[in-house]
Amino acid sequence: MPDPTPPAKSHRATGRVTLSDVARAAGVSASTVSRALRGERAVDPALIGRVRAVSDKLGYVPDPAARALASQRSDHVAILIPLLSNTLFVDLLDSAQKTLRAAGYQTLMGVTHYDASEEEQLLRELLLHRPAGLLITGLDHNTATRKLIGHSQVPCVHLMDLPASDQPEAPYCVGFRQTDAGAALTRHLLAQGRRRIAFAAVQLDARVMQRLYGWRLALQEAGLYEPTLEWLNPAPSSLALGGVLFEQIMQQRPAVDAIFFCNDDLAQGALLAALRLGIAVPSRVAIAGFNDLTGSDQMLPTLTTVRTPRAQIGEAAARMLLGLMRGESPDRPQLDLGFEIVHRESS
Amino acid sequence: MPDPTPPAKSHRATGRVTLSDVARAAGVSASTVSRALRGERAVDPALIGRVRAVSDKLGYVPDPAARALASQRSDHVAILIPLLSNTLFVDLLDSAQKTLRAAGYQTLMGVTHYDASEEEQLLRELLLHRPAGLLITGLDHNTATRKLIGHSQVPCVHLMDLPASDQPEAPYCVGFRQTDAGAALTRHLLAQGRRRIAFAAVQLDARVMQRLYGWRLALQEAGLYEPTLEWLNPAPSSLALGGVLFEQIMQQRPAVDAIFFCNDDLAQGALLAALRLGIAVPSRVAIAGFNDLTGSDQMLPTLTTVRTPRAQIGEAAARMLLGLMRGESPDRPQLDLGFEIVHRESS
DNA sequence: CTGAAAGCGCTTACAG
DNA sequence: CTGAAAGCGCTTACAG
Repeated sequence: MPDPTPPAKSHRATGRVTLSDVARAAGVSASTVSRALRGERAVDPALIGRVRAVSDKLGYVPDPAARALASQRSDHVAILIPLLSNTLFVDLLDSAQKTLRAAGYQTLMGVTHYDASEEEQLLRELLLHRPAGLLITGLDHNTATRKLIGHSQVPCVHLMDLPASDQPEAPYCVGFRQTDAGAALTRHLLAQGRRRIAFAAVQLDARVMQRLYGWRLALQEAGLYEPTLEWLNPAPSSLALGGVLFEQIMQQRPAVDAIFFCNDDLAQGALLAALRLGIAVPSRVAIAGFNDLTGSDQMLPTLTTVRTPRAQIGEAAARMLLGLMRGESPDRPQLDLGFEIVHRESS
Repeated sequence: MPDPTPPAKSHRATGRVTLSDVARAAGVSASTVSRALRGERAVDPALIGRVRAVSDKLGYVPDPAARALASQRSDHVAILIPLLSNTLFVDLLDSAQKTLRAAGYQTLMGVTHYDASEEEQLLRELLLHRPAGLLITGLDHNTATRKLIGHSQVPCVHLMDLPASDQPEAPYCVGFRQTDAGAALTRHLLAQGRRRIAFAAVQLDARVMQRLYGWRLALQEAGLYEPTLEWLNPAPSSLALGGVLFEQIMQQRPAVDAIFFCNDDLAQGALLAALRLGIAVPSRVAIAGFNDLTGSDQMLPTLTTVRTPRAQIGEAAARMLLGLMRGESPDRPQLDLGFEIVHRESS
């Protein structure tokens, strides 16, 4: 009995067009197709044209899992943010994700809830996928997290914050100086003639605390610093909490003539509470926020705040990461995108 | 010359603890470890205990890429939402993502920008990763998208919407009846004595249009339907646009005694515009929104709206999907999570 | 510049 | 219930 001819199958059992299919059709080896398609130099330009044409005709698309397994590197980029309920971070996610996708990367998102150990656990899980790169919010991480990042060898860019200028071996980051922004807004209020400026901080994460330091700095410069004007509350930020804090402050410190809220949602809540209570803003008390979130320009009165370039930060960080993943080193490892005081009716 | 003994390496070159490491240490085959760890039945209970212990001791974690390549199925779940700038969808994403992660799945997010062909393209890209499951917003997709979903064989649950009850072969979905919700809110306004109720619609996606139909239905029932009370605008939803629409409506149709905005952000903007213009709400005109977004309970006056169970939808859809991925079929393939009229001061 | 071969770390029929 | 072997679809030294 003659050997039965094995059935000629052009594709594998999965029905997928594979690298070998392209190689066969183009009359070259799989290795060459692999190199040609990835634009590796040291491939005959003529060949790379032919291979690409055949690949397109067959509708070949590389299998991400196979590529990841073989190269020990996936087409995922992991991004860690504290919360999804603060539009600030959603903006960051949105712009970073858009930039990364355009470059062919998939975004793997992790939400840390401002919890250092949850961040660590999340990072461990994400690192299992051997991401090609990592985007992480802030510079304040626990030791284990920092070690994980270091040992992983995965390129990493930090978002939103910049290290103190005297720090050696600073990590890659894109952001702005939170302390400076806090001080600048406080100076703006001083320039408007305010003298008893309260600071209302919630959540109390690292960046909020830096804004607080900025506020202290500016008031100390002016000889107007007073510790009892600090209102610290670890609860998460919200409009409702802003209203509550506003009422507390006005009741307990009636001499206050301005309040700097660490985030716009608090300030918006305060503005609404002021309307409800019939407290005139800014004549009786000025109100200012931070981040220039949606709606701040619609409030009554419109809200003075600090515009932070979060969409630009997300995009610039993604670009820096893309460069690092290509093995390039960025012109500026710490990229300062600045901020802008937005003077509106509430101050 | 004797054969040189090959260097005994306990781990592979990648430094990773692999399945074979566990197999060797446990004195069983790799296949058995694979089966034991995945809780496949038909494994000696004694063995599975031993294997699990060894695996834990070595700190073994399966490589997702290898698993995906071998099994043709990854531990990714893809989720497609229209926008990240509407907190509605962020809530959906947040709750779904949380539920999926707890079950060991990574979320791959895609943003379609309400664009059918962008949705299609995104789905194509995501499907390359052979996701274990798919979550997609709405029931309105183009033919190519529907085919992609069908051919992919990937379990899929639709979010937010439910099919018309008479539809055969309905897809899996978790949501509520948008039309009913639109009608219910309109009836609420009628019950408050309103007679000339305008409907302000923006974005004009499928779900907004259904709310519009609900509004029409309720007004037709009451014999009060009038086409000129429909305000349709394809622009994206925002507070600012809500203010603009409010002003337009009040100017051009001063007899209107209530406005139903298709989303809360519009209604919030209208409320702020009313304050600015000195138009009394609700005495002069009632205002209502949809979704009960952040801040609606803080406005002045507080906003009447429809509370939609988006966090529950995200979680329930993720749970249904998890079941489908296990091969189970859900009790209810179409899960109606309802809605709730929230009567506040603005009506 | 190109190819043959090994290998990435799993899963899964196929036997037993 | 368990194991040996093939295979998933790529990449990457290693030769030439």
